[in-house]
This record gives sequence, C-alpha cells and structure tokens, in this order.
Amino acid sequence: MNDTDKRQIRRRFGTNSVTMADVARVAGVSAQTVSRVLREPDGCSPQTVERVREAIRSTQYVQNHAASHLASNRSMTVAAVIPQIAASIFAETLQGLSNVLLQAGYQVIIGHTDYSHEREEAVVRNLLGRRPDAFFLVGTHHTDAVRDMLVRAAIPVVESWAWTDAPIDQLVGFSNQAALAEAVAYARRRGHARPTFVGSLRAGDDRARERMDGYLAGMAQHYPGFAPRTVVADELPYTMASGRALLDIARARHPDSDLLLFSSDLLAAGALLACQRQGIAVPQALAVMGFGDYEVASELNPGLTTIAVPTVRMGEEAARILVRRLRNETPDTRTLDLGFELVARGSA
Amino acid sequence: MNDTDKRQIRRRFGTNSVTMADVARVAGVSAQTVSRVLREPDGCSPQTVERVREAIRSTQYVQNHAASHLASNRSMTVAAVIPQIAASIFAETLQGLSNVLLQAGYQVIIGHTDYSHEREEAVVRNLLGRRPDAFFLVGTHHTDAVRDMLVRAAIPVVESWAWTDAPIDQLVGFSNQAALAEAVAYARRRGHARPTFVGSLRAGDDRARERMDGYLAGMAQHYPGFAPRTVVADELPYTMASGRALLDIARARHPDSDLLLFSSDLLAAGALLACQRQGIAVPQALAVMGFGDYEVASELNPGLTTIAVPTVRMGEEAARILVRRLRNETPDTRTLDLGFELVARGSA
DNA sequence: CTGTTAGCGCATTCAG
DNA sequence: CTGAATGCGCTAACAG
Repeated sequence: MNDTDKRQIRRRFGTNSVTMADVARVAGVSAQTVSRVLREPDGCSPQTVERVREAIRSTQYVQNHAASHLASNRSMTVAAVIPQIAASIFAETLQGLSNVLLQAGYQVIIGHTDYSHEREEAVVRNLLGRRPDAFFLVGTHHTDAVRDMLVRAAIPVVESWAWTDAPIDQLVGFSNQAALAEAVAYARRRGHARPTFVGSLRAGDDRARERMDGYLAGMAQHYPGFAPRTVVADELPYTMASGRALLDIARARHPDSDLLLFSSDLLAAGALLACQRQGIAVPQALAVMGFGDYEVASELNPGLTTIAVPTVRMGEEAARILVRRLRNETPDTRTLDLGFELVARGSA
Repeated sequence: MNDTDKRQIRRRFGTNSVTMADVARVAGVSAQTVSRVLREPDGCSPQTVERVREAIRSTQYVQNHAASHLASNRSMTVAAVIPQIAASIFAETLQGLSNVLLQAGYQVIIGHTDYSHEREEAVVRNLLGRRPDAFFLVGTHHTDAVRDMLVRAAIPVVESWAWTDAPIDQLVGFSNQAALAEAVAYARRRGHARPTFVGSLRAGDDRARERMDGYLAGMAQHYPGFAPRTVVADELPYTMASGRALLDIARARHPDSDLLLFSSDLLAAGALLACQRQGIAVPQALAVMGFGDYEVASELNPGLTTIAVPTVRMGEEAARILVRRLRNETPDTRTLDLGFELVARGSA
C-alpha cells in the first residue's frame, strides 16, 4: 500500500517533484495540515505531526520555496549588497550577517557591485525581483534610483561600513573619516613629520574617499601649515601588488615622506613586503600604516600598525536589527556606531 | 490620465507592489504581452515593446521572481555549495562561476558548509527548496543522502576542486593527490632530504586529506625507505596564525626536517613569516612549500614555492558546462581536468 | 503578433 | 484541531 502511494506520486506538466499534496495523500491528511505541521507543529496533534513527518521522510519531500513565497508574500530572504565577494573583509561581514540570519530562518542572497554605483543599481533592481524581506548594503552613498527603489520597496534596510546623518533607513557602521583623522593624530603623537596618504580610490568606493577626507581633515588639524600629500590611483585593484606599485610611486613623488598611510591593509602589506625586499627599514626609514586589520597585519615583520574595524560585528548587529524589525518588535535606535580601534604595532 | 493610472495601481492583500497586470493596464495591452516583452521582445511589434517599456518605467515595475519561477518551473538560479564564504580561494571560484552565469541570466545562490558533511546535507536540502536549475559543489566526497537528493533532483550537477572517477554528474577539477605527489617529486629533485607534511585537516575537508595522501604516495615513490612524517591538527582554522602554531609543533617533533610541505598557502605564509621573526633562514635552514598560490605567496620574502590551482577557471568552466546543459546543447565530456602547476619561488 | 484560459505549489482566510 | 475554498503573480498552451 505504502509502496503504491509512493509510486502514484509525480505526474503533471512542468514539475515532477513531490508536492505537499503528495505528502498529504501519503499521510492521509489534507495539504493544509502538512503545511501546518511544517510551520506551526504545536497547533497539531502529536500523532498527525508524526504521520506527516513520516510521509515527508518517505517521499523525500522538499518544500518549494517559490510557491511558499508567493502564497505568503514573505520570501524569508535578506538581500546583501557588497562591493566584492572575493574581498575577504566583506566576506567576514557577510558571515556575521548570515550566521545570525540563518538562526532566525532567513537566507541571505548576495549581490556584488564591483565598486560601481551603476552596477549597484542593476544589482539592487535584480535583487528586488526576488522580493527580499530586508536589505543590507555596504556603503551609504547610492544613486537616487537606488534610494528610491529601496524606499518604495518598503522593507527594512540597513546600510553599513560607513557613517551618514541621513541613512535610507537604519545604519550600522563607523566613520571612515574619523578613523583616518585618528591615524593622523597618532602619527603626530609618534613624531612623524611628513605623512602621505596612499590609496587606490575606485570610482564607487566612497569609503576609501572618506578615508582620504579624514586624512585631509586630520592634517589640517594636527599638521597646520603643512601641505597634505596624497598618492592616489583610481583603478588599481585592492591587492598587495598594487601596494607595491603605489609604494614606488609614493617614494618617487615624495622621497622625504616618513610615513605612508594606506587606505587598506592589503596595499600596506604589499608595500611593507616590498620595503623588505628593497632594504628599506620599516619603520626607521619609512613608517607604514594600514586600514582594516586584516589577518596579515599581525603576522608581518614588523607588525602593521592599522585601524581595526568591527567587520564581523557589523554583520551580526545588522542582522539582529533586521530580525527584530521583521518580527515587528520595537525598533532600535536608528543608527549604531560600532567605532574603530587603532592597533599600534611595529610599522609606525 | 497617466497620473490617474499610476495612482490606481496597488491594492489587495499581501502585496502592494506593482504587478504585471498594472503595467499591462498602463500600456493598454494584456499581461501576457508584458510578459513577452520581458522575455522575448523580438516576437513583439516595436511599438508595443516601446509602450510596454515606457509603462514599466513609469510604474517602476520590478518583476516578481517567485511568481515567474512558479509559473515557468525555472528558477534561473544555480546553487553553489562551498566550504566557507570567507575563504578567499573559494570566493575566486565563485566569482568565475558567477560572472559567466550572470551573463547567461542565471543568479548564483550560495550555501556554505564550514567543512562539515553534516552541514552540507542541511545546506543542500535547504538550497533544493529554492529549486535551483543546477548545482555546483566544491568537493567530491558527500554523504549518501546528499548524492541521493542531487540525483533525484534531476538537474545538472558539477563537482569541483578535486578528482574522482565517479562524479555525481559532471566534474571540473584537478587531483589534489597528484599535486602533492608532484611537490614531493620536486623536493626530491631539489635535494631536500627529509620533507614533512604539515596541515590542518578539518573533518569535512577531504581535499586536504587527499593532499596528505598525495604526500604519502609521493614519499613512497621518491623517498623509498624513508618513513613519511606528518604533522596534522584537525581543528585549526585555515589562518596564518595556525601556520605559526604548526611550525612550532613541526620543529619540535621533527627538528631535523629540512622541508615543510603545508596543505595551504595561508599556513605556509604564517610559518614563513614566523621563521623570519625567529631568525630561521628560509630556505637554507628550513624550506617551505604551500598550496594554492594565494596572492601573498608571490609577495613574501623569499617568495613561496607552491602549487597553483585554477581557482577562477574552475568556476568559469563549470558555469559554461552548466549553461550549455541548461540550454539542452550537446553535453561536453563528463569530466574536465584543469590540472595544477608547481610554481617555484625562493622558499624551497 | 496578441489575447484568453488555466494552472504552478503553497498559505491564508474561514468553517466546521 | 482539521479541511475546503480561494488567490498570490506569473507563464504555458492554445487560439485568433
């Protein structure tokens, strides 16, 4: 009998996979009951629950998410927009986000912009087609179209990795500007005479730009009368090799600079390792600072002085905020500043 | 008039977002026509296409993917299962996969297993609920349940990052075993007397285990009569800090070893930098080899001798195979060996 | 080239 | 505690 049931399963046009109705037939209940057992087993009699679960097992039923989404108007997904998947630093944030969200039953769907606002627009539009229940974004600078789409979607939105007084909705981040101002203050305290900001500023990377602004502001404050120096490429990838290239440019352009403030640890690490090869003593001949506190920073010799940012926690806190919103619990404060921390090591 | 149209949009129960019917009303056509314009504009009159596109713009319509999926029985998504999102090496594969797939109109949905077969099972089940049109997996070792689910799903599957004679469906990879055997052969040629394999072998990381097997096989062949040496932790994360820790253990256990073969560049890099700190001359006092050819390998001093694997290409080729299958084009060969390459630098 | 009809598989009412 | 009816937004099949 049971075997017959199993075999009767599957028919019809597109799908030949097991449906809820199939499970219901095997369990001898209605489809609604199966649905209930799946979503709120407490409201069903224990025997029914067991019968249905057994039927699910024997039929190898896997719920169709698209159908569930369409019927309930909840996709149980959260969209996350990051600049690059392969950038480990955002992967950490994603991991924090995903961990907390999975606990609450939400899946994360990822889109990446390659540091382009134009691509961000396409990505957001695309992700909206999947009707996520909430949005997570890296960055606070977006095109009007993006802001508009997000506002019209009328779902919770959390921006991150930066700071602004006018977030689209909620914000979990820190001030890149303040971070670099702090780095400059540290440089002053340590007695560095001529700090230069070095970075790659890709068109859509507003966070790197904010860091440069922070450098400029810091210089104005702590090095009055000294003309700030910046060595900036606008299309180098964020790799150690770029750091090496930027080091050469910076040395050529400002040979008397005694400190290079890089916009990212990856660049700084590449520069520091290149210094090692070229016999440039760090920090005696040239000091180096980075940004991000990547793992490599603590392993280098000398250790890389850098600014640590709460990569994982940003994801986690954003997720917590979103889950609370999605459960209609009382909203938190609109913005959450997680700060940063200067980590002094040997390189500066 | 147009304004009135816009305002009449939205009503009903769950959704208050613009639907295809809304667009149709504004454009003065049927919903079906809107659908057609979206999917095969070539089969519609240019004026209709323009009218519909204008209506889409004015209403800010974004297609509901779940509904489309349900009706067409194609989700236009490909599921990708990787050990860790934050592991940059898999992120590269993902990037290759995603780039090619996006071109063809497919979205990638990601699941991560944290190197656990148990978690892989849950992840695969979960992803199957979204009815992906195809599956991409890192690794060739899976539980029976996973294989079973995937076979029953009756969709194209590509496994990667390893080699097997019995793939679930298709395979794009290389032999980890052969790679380490080659490393051992290189060690022999270079005159290293006592190579030790050092790695972290997390429970579900069969690729690392295969590398160790390759080391053992290589030793049997190239170092006959010499007892192979392995220093293996089973729960250390794949980080530079772990490499440092493993270096200490290896030095304590096999002080006379003149070459350490690490299961990953990250470990090797951590060890090499630790050697630098401890004043151990590389490669004179101790040679080091890694695996993966991470970016850091070429920046270290000395450069890290390692095995390069086609991280990005594996994703790209897998995607091409999947796209061809999904278009019902003639299937390729079942397996594709992308090989590996020993990159000799200064460390060994 | 375009419109009509009929579901896709599930969850939300509402009755019992 | 369980079942029946209804529709989510879209597309496949058919006409015309």
